[in-house]
Amino acid sequence: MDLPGKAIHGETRKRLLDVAGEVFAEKGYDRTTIREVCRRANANIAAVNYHFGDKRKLYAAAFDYSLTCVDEKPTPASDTDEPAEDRLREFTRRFLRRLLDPGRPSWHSRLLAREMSEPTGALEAMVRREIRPRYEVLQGIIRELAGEVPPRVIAKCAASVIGQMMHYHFARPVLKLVSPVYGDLEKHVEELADHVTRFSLAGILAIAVRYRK
Amino acid sequence: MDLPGKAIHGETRKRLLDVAGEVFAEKGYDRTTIREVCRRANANIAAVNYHFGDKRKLYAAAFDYSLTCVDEKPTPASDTDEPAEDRLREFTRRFLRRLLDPGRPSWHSRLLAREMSEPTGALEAMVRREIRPRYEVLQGIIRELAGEVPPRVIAKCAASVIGQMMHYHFARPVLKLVSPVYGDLEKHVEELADHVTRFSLAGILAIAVRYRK
DNA sequence: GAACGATTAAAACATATGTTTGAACAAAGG
DNA sequence: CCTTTGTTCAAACATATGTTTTAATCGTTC
Repeated sequence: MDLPGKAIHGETRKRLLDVAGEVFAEKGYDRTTIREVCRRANANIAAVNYHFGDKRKLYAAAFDYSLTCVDEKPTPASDTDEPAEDRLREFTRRFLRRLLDPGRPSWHSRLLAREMSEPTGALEAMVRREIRPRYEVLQGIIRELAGEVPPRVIAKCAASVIGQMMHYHFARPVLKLVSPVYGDLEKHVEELADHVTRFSLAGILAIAVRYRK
Repeated sequence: MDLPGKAIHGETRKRLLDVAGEVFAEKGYDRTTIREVCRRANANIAAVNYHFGDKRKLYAAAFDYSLTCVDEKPTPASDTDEPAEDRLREFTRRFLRRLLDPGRPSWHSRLLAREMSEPTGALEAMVRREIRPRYEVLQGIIRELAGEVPPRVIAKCAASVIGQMMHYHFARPVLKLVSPVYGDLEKHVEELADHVTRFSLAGILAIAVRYRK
């Protein structure tokens, strides 16, 4: 059933997975119709129910699939050899690249971002497998920069770093309307990463001195 | 039907507006059903079409209504008497209060935030009437703090400030899962505002020195 | 209190969409 | 060739939901 001799007849299941992630990321769970997914995957409407059971299970599968797709080089930012500042820069660079770069496996992050604002239930698994690990890395970097401060303070700094970057994703349509300066974010990932890094570095240090002395 | 004696003749329109904004903010445009709005407003299903035409016009009306509801004391933060630092603190405090405080007129900000991630078309008017004005105020503050730097730099700093705060709204469910530290955000608005202010202040100054010298 | 316009109510209508069905079809093995 | 098993397809089904319709109701005016 699940592991048959082979996908004998066709590769419909895989095509569905690929397309589904893309569409779900683009339009959100509710606005995505099975019919559109199937059309874009050259599959029959019944294919979803045959291969996955129902729409929600398709979403779950696409989400899970998107998790396995990420080539997680274990985040070189965890090489504790380099100075924390460089690791922070590397962290933001990777984060923004994943978030803003268009193209194929990109819907993984967009799916993730969407789940944040409109949780469908896949959230918990996602937090466990995706978010918390990165969060730990970031916290490590911040802790090294800030020194001995309460965990709550570390957490707020982490939120400040992530928040700056997520904003470019969530508020993209607004940013474009509010000022022409924000056009073509994709082309300035490096510049944005640099800004976020410098901004945050100073922020973290400023917060730290309040709690250390 | 539900509340017989009450339901004064002619108040339905207002009740619909009140409830609609709340529900739209809570569930988003798609997930909101006319039937639920009407039920919660003690109105008949046909009331929406009678008073507003259709669902989209109801949304537009609720949105517009939410804009007029805001008691816009013209943001004391624009009293250019006070030092920029205090005005930044006042700005973030107000912003976060509006964003996180529960209770009635709060759905105004949540509606706004939702329109950011799932634009329905009301976005343009919103940007013009709501976002850009605040954005100008913030930019003024930042410009005063940073001195003579390119507009693009000001814009990125503004995005950093807003992003930090919006994050607490968008990622609330995730933050709760990722660390217990983030429970009960509503109760710590002042603390968060203080954090964002200090963090941003340092960030802005750090960015500024790169471009001034 | 009768008449009239504005409002509300209950039911019907139309459509979109997730889901199911049963037949057709392809590949593999006997 | 026939059967079996997994897959695809077109059509039907069920339900949710936005919209419309038609009659009843309320408030006002004469």
